[in-house]
Amino acid sequence: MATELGISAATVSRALAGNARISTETRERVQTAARKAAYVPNRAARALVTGTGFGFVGLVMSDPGYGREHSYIGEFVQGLGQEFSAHGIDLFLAFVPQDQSEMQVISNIVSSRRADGLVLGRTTQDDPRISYLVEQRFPFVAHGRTEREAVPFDWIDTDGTAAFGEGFRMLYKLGHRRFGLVSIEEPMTFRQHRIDGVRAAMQGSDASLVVTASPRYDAQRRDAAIRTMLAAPDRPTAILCLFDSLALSVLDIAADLGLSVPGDLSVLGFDNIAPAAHARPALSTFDADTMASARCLAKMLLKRLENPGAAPTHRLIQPKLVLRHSHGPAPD
Amino acid sequence: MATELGISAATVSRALAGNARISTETRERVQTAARKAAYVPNRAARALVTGTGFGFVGLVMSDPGYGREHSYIGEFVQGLGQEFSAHGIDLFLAFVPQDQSEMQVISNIVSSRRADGLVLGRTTQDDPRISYLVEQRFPFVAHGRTEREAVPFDWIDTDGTAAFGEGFRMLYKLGHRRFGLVSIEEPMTFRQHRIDGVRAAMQGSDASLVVTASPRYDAQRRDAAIRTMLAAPDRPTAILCLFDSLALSVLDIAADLGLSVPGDLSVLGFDNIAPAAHARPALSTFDADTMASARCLAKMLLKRLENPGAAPTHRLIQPKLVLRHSHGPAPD
DNA sequence: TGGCTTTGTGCAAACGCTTGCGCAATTGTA
DNA sequence: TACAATTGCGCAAGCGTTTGCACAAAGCCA
Repeated sequence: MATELGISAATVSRALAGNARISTETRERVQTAARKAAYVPNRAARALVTGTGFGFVGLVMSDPGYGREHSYIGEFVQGLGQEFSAHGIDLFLAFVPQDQSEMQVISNIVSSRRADGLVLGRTTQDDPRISYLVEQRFPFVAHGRTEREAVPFDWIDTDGTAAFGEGFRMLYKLGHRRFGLVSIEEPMTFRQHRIDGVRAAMQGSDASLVVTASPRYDAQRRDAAIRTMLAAPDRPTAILCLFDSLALSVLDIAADLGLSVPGDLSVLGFDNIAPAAHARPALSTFDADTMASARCLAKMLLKRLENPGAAPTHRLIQPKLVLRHSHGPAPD
Repeated sequence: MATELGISAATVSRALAGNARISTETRERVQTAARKAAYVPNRAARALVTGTGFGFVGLVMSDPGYGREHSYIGEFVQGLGQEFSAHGIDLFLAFVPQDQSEMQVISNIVSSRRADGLVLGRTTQDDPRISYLVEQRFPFVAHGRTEREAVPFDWIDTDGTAAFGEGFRMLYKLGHRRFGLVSIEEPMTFRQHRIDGVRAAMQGSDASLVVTASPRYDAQRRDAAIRTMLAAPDRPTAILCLFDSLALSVLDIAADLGLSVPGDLSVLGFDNIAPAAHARPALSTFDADTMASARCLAKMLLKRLENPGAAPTHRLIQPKLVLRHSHGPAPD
């Protein structure tokens, strides 16, 4: 500590904090001294006395499929990290070990005060994490809503309802009438929104819809479900997929079955992950600009940390349809 | 704190630490009390007195291309995170802002003692980060070697030399004689190793090699360079790419030029990123099991933290060739 | 039984900051 | 000029641990 330029530690602290009664002369003296001594205040000491954290926020990573397929997480993390690091905050990844529940991990973080705030990945319906964190008055933001919860919190979400409605209408205009929807079993909020989008859009039309769902990370059951759908005699001519990795499987299985895409089958994904552009045919999908969402989410949390009492804010992102080559007019 | 069961804080501390002279009776009393009070020691206080960090290790993320294309980073992070979190350590991502150098970020971390240790991504030749950290006696491990450095440190690397030698020989056996190598301009150690692998393998053979390089994240110049290579009259019939994203570009450009892969052109990548499997033709490439490497790297750092004085350890991973459909016999 | 070692526990200092309070110097007001 | 208000700074307490040291109790050996 730079007490050794004739002034007390208290003054140094205040000069660097910048909010207290300090003569401008002293302040500048301290600041230049600190700069050239490369002085970095000890976070432990600061945290101890203020009762705050160390300048870390956590991203809870319970997603076992984080690895290969889900490159969207990469962008998400990058967006968050860039924004936080610009504000002197570090982002840490709170992985959930197999032998622990996500709630255990979260409550451990809360009670150890390891993090100043938390970012929650995709929400589920009736998400217990949210009620817990609200109750604990712990600062957090979530990627995804939960209408069921009465409690208010900060979130950002992509408008899957609008997107899937738009996707349906586009395909309908192309002449498609038999639709398929490849979904998952888990009660994620985004699943419901996206399905709702399709159902709402097909309201009153002469289109039919068959939905298939499998556990989120069970590739085998997923492929079996898709295969069943594509092998049926009255198979759909247009398939909407909850997200891109499902769509890529559809593409693979269609090729395997000798179905031409987009000749026999139109396929639409969601997320615009990296492989989507390189698939053959290149996948038509929705891009929600994950990185921008992440940055926005980070800003929200930053604001929340500054002002814990403020009213929660929300934001709904409109994904953009990126037209590639996996869709076309209905056959016949 | 559970001082309120009649004993001193010192005793509680020792009972939980488990290494000191404590009667088994007291120890158990403390432990059960701590467990049911969900007591978590204050990390700030502990860090302050012990002079250690808060139980965080940092992964320095300077890679601007972290996002979409480089899904290998996702696996890397996941591997590290799983291993660390099993040991009560959290992984944080130290992003390097545009207006700062990686060295600034690292030295800031070191002096603020924000991290207990550091993981360095792909190394360059004469990597200044390494000499700095060694000099500071700061615990770290690196993904990649640097032969130039005399100083010893813990690293793990993939044997690109062996892999590219193997790749060359396989293609040579398939009749290819005119080879291309798509490289980058940056002096990463892995670049040199991989190029060396090809050169060593073609030693004394009748094969020719043309190398092209472009800045790592400049898609435009990369594509131009590849296009030039493929449009040349005596273009190569077999192309080795330093990593998969380059190979995917080659595939795209070949298609654009009307070259059939693998009919006219064989293409080999490296990394086995997600899009590789979904490309058409599916990309033949090398898989180095990034996640396993990451876990191993995490274990190394954990050991280093336990025993800072131990002799450094290394490990060289042999990548496995995954044969898909982007390679075949030479044309003619 | 007396001294010596071992064992279990508490006391208190220290870690490096932040912050309430008090005091001196300065400035403002009548 | 006298007194109040304001400004700038230091003093010291305290944040929740860890750990060296002291000390009492218990165990050991002769």
